[in-house]
Amino acid sequence: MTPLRAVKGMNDVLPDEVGRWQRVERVFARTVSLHGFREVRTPYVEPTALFVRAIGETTDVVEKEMYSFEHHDDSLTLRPEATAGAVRAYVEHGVQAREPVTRWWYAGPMFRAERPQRGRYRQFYQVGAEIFGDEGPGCDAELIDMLAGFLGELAVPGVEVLVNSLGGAEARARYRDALVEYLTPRAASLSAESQRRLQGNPLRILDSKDERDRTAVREAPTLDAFLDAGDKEHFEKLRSHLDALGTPYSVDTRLVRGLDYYSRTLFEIKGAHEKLGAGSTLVGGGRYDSLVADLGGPKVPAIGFAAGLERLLIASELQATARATDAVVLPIGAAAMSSALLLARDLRREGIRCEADTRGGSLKSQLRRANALGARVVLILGESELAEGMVQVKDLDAHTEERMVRAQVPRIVLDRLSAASRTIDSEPP
RNA sequence: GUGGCCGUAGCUCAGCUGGUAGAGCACUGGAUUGUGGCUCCAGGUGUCGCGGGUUCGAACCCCGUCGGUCACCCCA
Repeated sequence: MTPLRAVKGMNDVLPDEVGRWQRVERVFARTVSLHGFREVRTPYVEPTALFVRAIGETTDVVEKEMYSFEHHDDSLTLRPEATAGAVRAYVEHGVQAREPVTRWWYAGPMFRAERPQRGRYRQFYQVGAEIFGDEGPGCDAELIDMLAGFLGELAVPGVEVLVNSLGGAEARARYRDALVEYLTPRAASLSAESQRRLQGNPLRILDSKDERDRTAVREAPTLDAFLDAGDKEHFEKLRSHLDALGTPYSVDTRLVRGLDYYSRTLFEIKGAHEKLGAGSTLVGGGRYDSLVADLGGPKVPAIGFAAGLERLLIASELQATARATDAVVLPIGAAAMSSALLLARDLRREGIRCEADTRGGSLKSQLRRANALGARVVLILGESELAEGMVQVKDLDAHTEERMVRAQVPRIVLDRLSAASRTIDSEPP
């Protein structure tokens, strides 16, 4: 019988690694809550039509990367990103009627049927946030600065912030026409893929890595010339806010991104290429001022971003070092087992992470195991201790040992541990 | 979807020009009666990814297949 395996591109995260995941998630949750964001949880499955309408029919995500399936008469899709669902929920619950500005954050798995490679999986995890009802550019700058700070806290080296402005819908349409007009006579010199894009999604030719496309695009008209006065002012203000905040960034006029809903502000944050390989984009985001209305809601401007957890974990130099346990109770001899279980329970009631060595065996082997577990304190319960109502308390770090009255043990152990700041609550953020 | 590389114990890998397999780590027990981390001793497992071919004989050569990985495309 062939053993069952995890689905390609969908990975287990074993407990040894989960510590780092939790650490990144905690830092993120703290960061966004300091900025007034509240968590929202939306379904992993949405109507297929939501993504087609929000992300765009001609995008790669919609054309070939969605996990879609039919169920009775519904076409459903595992979410490839979370903004569409958040906007759907925002509209569905009429949130704009209750509050002028809404700040939401989320974390969870996304699904895209791509060929897996480093930092890119079919089930992957994102943290992200959305602001509804603020047309910026102050909050645009706030978000970018917040993310720069977040990556700093995660000890991510080589951070690079790229910004661009796509303009509003009209400016984008004008530019699109001009670009098609410029490229059509040169179509023969484009890559096959870009020749196809010329019809459906010409803007994406701009950030192609193909040499032929880069050459063809070099002298092409640039987007900034097509921005209207409002777009320009928005972008200028964003830049001056970022300058005032001292957040380093660079303008990349070829930055386009693959989702159709963006308008005006667009940004991307990259980490060190040596670590991340081809998938060096850590965060992608931008403004989507017409998406809420496009999905049947009111005219509410919005901006958001998403960051890839796996990539943050590759890039971050933070280590997880929390101990699994504070104390271990060692029963010596079968007669001591139930007393050990009881003592362990009493310790837990003080908030001490504690386990009893339920496998038994010699004192030596139990001590070895306790040491391997990273326990600070070991409580020995043998024949003589049981007879006298005492416990032998051994501090593995301090190499000290002392016999004490059983009833006092939980308190004393707690004091010892908090003096060494080793309890659950003292873990790093 | 396309291409490169790889596939030997739980993990990291060794195995010379073909003679059916090893190390380190990890794990478990022990080094005189109840005391860890260091050291020493002992212990186990492999359908050598799978299937076929060549050969007296294949982990090693050939073909196929599956899996992994990296890159392209695109993205987080």
